[in-house]
Amino acid sequence: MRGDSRLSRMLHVLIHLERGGGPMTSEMIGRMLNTNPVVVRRTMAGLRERGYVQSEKGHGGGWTLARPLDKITLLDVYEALDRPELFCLVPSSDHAECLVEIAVNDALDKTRREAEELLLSRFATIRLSQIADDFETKVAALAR
Amino acid sequence: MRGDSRLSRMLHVLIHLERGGGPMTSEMIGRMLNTNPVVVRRTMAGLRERGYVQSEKGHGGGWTLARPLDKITLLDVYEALDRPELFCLVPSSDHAECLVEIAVNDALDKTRREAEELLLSRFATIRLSQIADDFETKVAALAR
DNA sequence: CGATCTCGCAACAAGTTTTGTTACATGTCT
DNA sequence: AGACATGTAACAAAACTTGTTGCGAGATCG
Repeated sequence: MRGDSRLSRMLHVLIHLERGGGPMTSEMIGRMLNTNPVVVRRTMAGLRERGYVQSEKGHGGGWTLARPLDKITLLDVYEALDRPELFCLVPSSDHAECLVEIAVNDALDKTRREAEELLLSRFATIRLSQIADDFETKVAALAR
Repeated sequence: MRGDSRLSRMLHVLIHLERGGGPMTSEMIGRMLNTNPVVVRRTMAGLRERGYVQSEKGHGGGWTLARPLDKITLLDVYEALDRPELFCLVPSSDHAECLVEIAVNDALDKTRREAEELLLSRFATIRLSQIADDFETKVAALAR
């Protein structure tokens, strides 16, 4: 499996949490994501620590939203996952003292930082409620 | 080893090729990159196919630039490496039929495409000769 | 012409990272 | 008490990239 789909998966879960009637157990979520409950708990731990979801033990327990989707941005979720790497292309560090290598990495880093700034600033403006609304629109279009 | 440093490494090599007097063997390049000759040949094969470098066998053989650095852009090298993945964050495909998942992936894809366009358009404007010039500037600064 | 050098390529080994799994402890509800 | 459900640590498995070995072919030198 190449690439990190945790961000996408967590958004998926959060929107389902809002729509579903009650708490979802890790096992239900695991089935939804084609994975297993422990992986779900592991991944969602960061969201719990930051107060976006909460988890309850025992009968009727499971995961619930701890704040409405319009109070959570894509950036929030990204950070709750501990800011995973955005880019696959990384600088080489074969001969850190080589000035050619330094010049190359400076050039690459400059464009990387630009792209990172663009991505994160976009993330900050996107609320999960907007994505949920997009979903509603799709459903309405299908119903017609 | 996480991440792909081939782009950085190939830029490094190309600039050294221009500066070095004659051809560089895969073994010399391998020592420079802290890797071995086969990996060098494997990685540089794409550059040869596109005519940015050429390789000669036998005594005095090795790799040489096939065109000047101001005729090669960062995008050219990126494409010669078969356009490796730029982003680590990928869409999930757990339940391709789930409209929530589709809405999530659409949202992520939109920002991803923006960032990709930014990166590749920057790549297209950066000539390797510019990076080599940056290097010269660094050297001059040190010499003072 | 033979020796040496060098690349080309395929097949395999090793290493790394992520994900999946098992096991057990803790807390909660009926 | 018993059934649920999460929390966490330790371990196993899978996937992917890089590294390595081996052999073949072409080029140069003496």
